[in-house]
Amino acid sequence: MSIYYQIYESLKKDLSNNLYKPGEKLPSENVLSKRFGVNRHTIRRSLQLLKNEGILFSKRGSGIIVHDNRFKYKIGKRVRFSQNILNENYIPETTILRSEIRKASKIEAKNLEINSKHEILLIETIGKINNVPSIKTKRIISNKRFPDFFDIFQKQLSITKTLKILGVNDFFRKNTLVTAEQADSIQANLLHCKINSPLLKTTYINQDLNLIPIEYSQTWFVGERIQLALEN
Amino acid sequence: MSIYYQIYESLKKDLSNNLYKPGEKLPSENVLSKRFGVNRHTIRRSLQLLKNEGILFSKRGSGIIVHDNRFKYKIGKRVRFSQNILNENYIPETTILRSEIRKASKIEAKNLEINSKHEILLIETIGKINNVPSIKTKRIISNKRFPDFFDIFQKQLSITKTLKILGVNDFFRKNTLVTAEQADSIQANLLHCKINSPLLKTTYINQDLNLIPIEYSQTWFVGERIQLALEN
DNA sequence: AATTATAAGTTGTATAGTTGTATAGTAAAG
DNA sequence: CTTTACTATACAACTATACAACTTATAATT
Repeated sequence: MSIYYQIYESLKKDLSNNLYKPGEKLPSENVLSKRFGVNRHTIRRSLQLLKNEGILFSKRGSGIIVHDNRFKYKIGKRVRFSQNILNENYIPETTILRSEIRKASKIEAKNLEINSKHEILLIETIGKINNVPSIKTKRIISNKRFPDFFDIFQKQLSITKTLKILGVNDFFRKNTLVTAEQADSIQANLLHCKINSPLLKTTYINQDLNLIPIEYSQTWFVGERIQLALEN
Repeated sequence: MSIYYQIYESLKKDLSNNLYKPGEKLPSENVLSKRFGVNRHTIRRSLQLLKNEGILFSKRGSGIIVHDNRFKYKIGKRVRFSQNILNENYIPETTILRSEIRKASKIEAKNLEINSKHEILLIETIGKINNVPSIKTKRIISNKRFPDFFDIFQKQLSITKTLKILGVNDFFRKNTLVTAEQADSIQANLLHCKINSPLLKTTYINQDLNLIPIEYSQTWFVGERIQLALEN
């Protein structure tokens, strides 16, 4: 087999091993040609194959960059899971992990601006993009304000649709905190990632037009597949 | 007697008269075919005989290079590349293929007697003898212990000199393992040998006078040109 | 401190030359 | 008739070199 093809395979292996990470630059063509002991044109031919596959792209004068094919999840004033995915021409799907009705914790009550004696509804869901589970969400919703929420949500599998049925035509973010965590074995299993893989965690409140909190929630994103695009 | 064989003998005579010296290129096949007044394929047939004898080596796109066969590489308590070559009146040269700083693997950490969380410096080099690449080395060095190693090595291109600058005046082998491998196409290209040519591979640790490991390394020798002379 | 030159480094492109390989054909020898 | 030696041609793969177009970092200047 030709040399350029072997180098192509070697580089592809490095890329899949995350030696060169999405968004990062590859060593220059000159450096690579020295490393493999071939002429620059031979390297260029190997790189061309990877460019054709959409794995790499190059910018004259700048370098060769590993294409970042992580899903760009937009976080702005209005965050809508399904719409976010559909806008990028991917297929969204939501599955319910569990639900629970219990008394609010102090933090939950405070963030939902409800009495801590009130009950809340907890829903945990997995969000799939093109059938790949990549997003986990834990929602806390006032059960007093929305007693039928879960029944409707179970059929609709959409927060937006559920709220519309419940008479809330629009809602938006009060705030969003972004932190990082490591996946434990349970999360890794749920989210199809490795143990200790980095997860992006957002903690946020969605409120209605009257500025009353609707949900206090947390969402975990698999860092290897999703990047958060913050909008103003 | 056939023409190609006469040309073969003529070229062989030229080679033994040092008309073409090891490390140098022969005239191209086109030039030779015109000189001898034959078709290029006839010349190729003559050259093939010399390639089979290990005297010549050709590289597509580059030319035909003169090799000399058996270099005796001494492996004892102290192994010094450049000194080894100079002692046999050859010219040594070292070129860097690549370097990398990353976390130690388990094996590397164990052999260097460092914590596996520590970073290591990886350096890959090609060793040339009379301009013929024949030795490939992959070194693993503690980046914590020698943070400036690569900067110095890049200028010195000598382990001995680099270590001296870093305050290590002497070092010697803890052990050496010798195994055999086959050259893949990338290694073959780098080391000017044929695909599947046997390579001698040594795996070893160099330690300082306090018996602390300095480098955990592997060296590949082209078996057709280099023989290892083990000393006690 | 901000702006402008300068230099060095990167990818893109073009041209020419080298060896490797495949196919077809001719002539001579067995 | 088959094999061997040799020629002829063409193309693929790879090297070597040079320069253009462009980016980035650094130094110089204001």
